[in-house]
Amino acid sequence: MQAFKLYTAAKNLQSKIMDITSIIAPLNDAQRAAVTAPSQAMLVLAGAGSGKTRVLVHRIVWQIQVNAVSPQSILAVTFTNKAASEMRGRIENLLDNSANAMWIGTFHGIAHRLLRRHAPEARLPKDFQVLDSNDQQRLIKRLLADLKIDEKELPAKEIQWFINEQKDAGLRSKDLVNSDDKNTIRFLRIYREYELLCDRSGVVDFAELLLRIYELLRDDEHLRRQYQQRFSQIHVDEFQDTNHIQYAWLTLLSPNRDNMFVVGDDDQAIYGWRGAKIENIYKFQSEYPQHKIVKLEQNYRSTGAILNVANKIITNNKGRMGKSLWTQTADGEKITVYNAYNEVDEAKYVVERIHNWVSAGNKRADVAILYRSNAQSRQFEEQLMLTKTPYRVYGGLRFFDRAEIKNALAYLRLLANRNDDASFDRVVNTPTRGIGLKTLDAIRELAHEQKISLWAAANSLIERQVLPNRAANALFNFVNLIEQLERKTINLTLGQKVHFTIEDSTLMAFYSQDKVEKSADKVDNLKELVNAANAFKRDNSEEDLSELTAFLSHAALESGELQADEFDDCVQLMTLHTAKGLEFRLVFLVGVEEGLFPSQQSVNNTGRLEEERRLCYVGITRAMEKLYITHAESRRLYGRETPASKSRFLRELPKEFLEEARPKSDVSRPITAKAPIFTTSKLPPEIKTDSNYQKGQRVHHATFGSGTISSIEGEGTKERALIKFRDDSRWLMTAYTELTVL
DNA sequence: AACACCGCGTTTTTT
DNA sequence: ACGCGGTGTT
Repeated sequence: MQAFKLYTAAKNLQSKIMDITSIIAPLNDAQRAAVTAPSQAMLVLAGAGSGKTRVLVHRIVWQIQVNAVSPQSILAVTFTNKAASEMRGRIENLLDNSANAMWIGTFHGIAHRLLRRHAPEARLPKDFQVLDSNDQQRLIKRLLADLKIDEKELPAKEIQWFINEQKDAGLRSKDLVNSDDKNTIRFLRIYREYELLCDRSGVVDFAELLLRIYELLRDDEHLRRQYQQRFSQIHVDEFQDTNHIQYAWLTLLSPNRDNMFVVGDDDQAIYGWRGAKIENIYKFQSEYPQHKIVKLEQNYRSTGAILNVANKIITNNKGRMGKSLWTQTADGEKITVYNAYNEVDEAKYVVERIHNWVSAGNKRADVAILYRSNAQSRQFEEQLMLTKTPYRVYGGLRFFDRAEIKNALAYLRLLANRNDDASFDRVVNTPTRGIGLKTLDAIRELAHEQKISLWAAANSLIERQVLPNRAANALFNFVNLIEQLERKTINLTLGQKVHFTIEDSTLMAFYSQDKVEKSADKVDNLKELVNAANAFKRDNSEEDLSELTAFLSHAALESGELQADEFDDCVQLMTLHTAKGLEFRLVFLVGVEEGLFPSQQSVNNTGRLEEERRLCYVGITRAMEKLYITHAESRRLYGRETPASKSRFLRELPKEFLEEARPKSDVSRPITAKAPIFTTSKLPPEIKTDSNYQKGQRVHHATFGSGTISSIEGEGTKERALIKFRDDSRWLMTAYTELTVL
């Protein structure tokens, strides 16, 4: 026995040595310093492409294999489910073992898990449900109607924003002092009513998950101690994106402040507008005096040219923590800047480059078109469609956000919890079953008066027989439908439950009676929901939950996970925000114009402008091999042709790494009001056979003012001139531009 | 209950 | 331009 023990110990030791090599060998000096640092307050400033996730993953494995930290003691928090599952996958890979025992998840996911475990202590019903922001808004709308508040005066959106902002700051309605301002008083009243309504319905919104768990840990010393002891190593990804309440609950979990390993990049903080506090990085340093900082500055992603340009632009921001990326890679190709006539020309140019790229044997999936706002995708989609190029636009409606899916889920939620007013409201008359506004008003009135749920109010109205016959029947049918459904499916599997729900609710029949083409998709989506339910497995941590409750929480918290087509070879179209964390060999940064990027709303505010600049930095650093930046002279915006000028960000880039794209010889004619319409002749008449302009001439333009022609090319309708105006040089089509020779 | 019309706003997004 | 939500019509 003794010998056996010794043998295994030796074997463990040997494998440990091998593991250590595999943990630290692939790291550079800075990364290794971070990974092997003793347990303490650690701040890793990780530049774009510097191996941030790698450091987190290796750090966790290091703690387990070298410092014998129990996997149960590991907490790792991210912002997206995608980041969490990637981290888990990579840890499992390196460990060659399951990481199930570790708590790796999003802030919301982990808060949710804790609340499930301690629902009674948090004064929540065991089967509480999670409201997504859509549900939240509907609930607020209903509340406003109940309170007889005109939505035109106080839009639900504003209320929602206010409530979430308070919760993110850790404030309950009772913590807010009543002010004299009439509007503030109203906001507070609605906030209070909203809290009551949520409690009564047994639902929590996203912000509530965080606030609730924060309060629980703050007020329950026993629980706090328990989790402080349990999570001996706390890891945080994208620390620059944490908000007040997230920081606060991290602090509760790490009282001695010697076990927090946070990774972030102040230069990539682009979510200030939704409450992220970049200051948390500074706060961390002042509140954790013993902290250690490691900067990861070697970039493994981009060429020298791309990195130089990125470094340069970000130096225009003040108050940075200071980081400068470098690479061993050669400079590579210069950044190509294309000055398009308009958004159509811009799209054509980009799609042409993509075709060249694909013709050279490269993959479409390695190409990304990045823009500031979603509306810009259209032109590119049109050109891609025209040339039959497969593409994928990110950021559309997600599976669990679709109306037909939300309807089905609302039925399921009502099955799980009759007090869920938001769900009752959603499906009581969907599909229509003759329950009209009058009946609904009566239900709401009674519910509001007696402070009971809509479900209870509906039943009360039926019992007391105060409704007109037709309405009473319709309402009874609905109530009966839910009760029957529950009885019928109580012992069936989750998949069968979902199946019978969409059948018996007549949702399936409703979408099947195909009136519009789109309803075929909806039928498919409903079927897909049954599939998803069949495939669904509870986490180990959710074993004492009903499968249905677990499934519904999953739908609210991980609504984006069900996305197909990931494996097709498609050009990727997305906003700059969506692109954060991703990389592509070939990147087109498009629409780089004043008013678009930076956006108009940001130009008068230094803080916002700097956030836009960080966004630009994020965009540039997505590119591995080659970056194109495009901007247009004129762009159709809100249905209006608007002149545009190149973005200040473009001017901030170092010229030595830029090259102007050669203008195309066969220029696309901009469609302007000035363009003559030919009805009789098929051939467009030559407007000018000989050029009216020449180099060096002074000309005047109505919008751009006076300038000098610095070059001319093309003939007739295709002639264009490069004119140097006061602020800017731009190519103009002489045939379609009103120019006065001075 | 289904459809037409009008007025309005219009960056970014995850959970 | 375009889509959404609210209002009015059939």
